[in-house]
Amino acid sequence: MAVLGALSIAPMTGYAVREQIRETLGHFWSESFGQIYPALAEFERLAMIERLDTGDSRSSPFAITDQGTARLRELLAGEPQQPKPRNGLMLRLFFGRQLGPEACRELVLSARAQAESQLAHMQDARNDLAKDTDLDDDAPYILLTISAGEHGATASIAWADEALRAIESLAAQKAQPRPHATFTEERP
Amino acid sequence: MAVLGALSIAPMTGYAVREQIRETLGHFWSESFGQIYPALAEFERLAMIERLDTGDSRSSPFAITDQGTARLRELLAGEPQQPKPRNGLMLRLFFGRQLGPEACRELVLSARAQAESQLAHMQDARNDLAKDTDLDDDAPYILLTISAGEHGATASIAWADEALRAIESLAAQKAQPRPHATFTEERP
DNA sequence: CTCGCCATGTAAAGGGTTACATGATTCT
DNA sequence: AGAATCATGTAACCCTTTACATGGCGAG
Repeated sequence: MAVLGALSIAPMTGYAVREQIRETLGHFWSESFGQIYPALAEFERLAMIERLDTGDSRSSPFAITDQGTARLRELLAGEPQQPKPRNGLMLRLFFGRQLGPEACRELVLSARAQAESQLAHMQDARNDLAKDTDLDDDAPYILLTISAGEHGATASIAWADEALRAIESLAAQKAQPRPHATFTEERP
Repeated sequence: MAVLGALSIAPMTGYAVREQIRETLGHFWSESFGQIYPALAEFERLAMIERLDTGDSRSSPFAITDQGTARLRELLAGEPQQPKPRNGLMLRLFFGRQLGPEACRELVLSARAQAESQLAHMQDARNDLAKDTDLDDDAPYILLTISAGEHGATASIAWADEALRAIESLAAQKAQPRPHATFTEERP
């Protein structure tokens, strides 16, 4: 789906397909050469894509055919099955007691930094999209995904800040565990 | 890591490990029997866990040993590598032009419903956690993950609402495409 | 008694990444 | 000339899920 989709935006080589997916879909999707080249071969066999004959010797990009577009629409129309979640950060925090507050703090800080960088990347993408007039037709849809990235990153940052406060109060509590609270309470 | 972590909270059978992971970590992690039982066998071989001898014939839960706890800490301390993202919803929206506004609207609506249900689930988890006094030590850390789930779900809902407005204006624009704009402009 | 759940496993198949091999072209 | 990048592939390996096989036990 990703490969056909990439070719539906512009003809390109397999190498370029991967670059495009990395650059524009990097936060939502990824494909490796081991997937892309066999897929291209299969699609060509099924006449869903065809090699363009440019005068250029070194590059012969693929273009999507009508059959390919039809197949892409079919695939897009299928139910999106979300893969089993595997969030290493959350797994570690869940068992954070074994790790201790300091290590957890590091984890959250690093997650915050990542979210911050994702946010910046999304804003770059927004600017690039505005400039690229070739993408006018796709732009409204691509904007939806950029907006999702922004919302997600912003939420991560807000969560991280909240979590950092919680962890600090946790560490403080541990270092100085309610000095004689029960005793003072018992004093009349 | 997930299996040792589960056993670090309480001794339980392999079956129960899976139930626990599904119920409490479901939004962040998942394991199948095909992973859990071989892992348990290996851990037992390495003396990281041991079978408890309850009088009960049908259930002999595993308990984590000191070596197991040490290994768990080692694993938790490792860098969390986030897996390659695979977000079917975003992939579809990115190529949404091929799908059309209506289908995209359905996708976003369904995502919104999912986020709504996740939010409810997180609030349940919060309540359950407050009740369960066995988890007092782990609770502060578990709360971090619950909070992350809430932030994420809330962000998804906000994004979905924004996206729905964008899609509607897109559909309206398509249905009624600027009637004769260029002609009227050219008239003196 | 039978159905469904608890419980334990295993083998096959699928999906995917990594690493390697190869060569042309372009840049320095 | 040498390094980096573009470009295409492939094979091994790894992780994981799925499906099946098996059996004890409790409830209706």
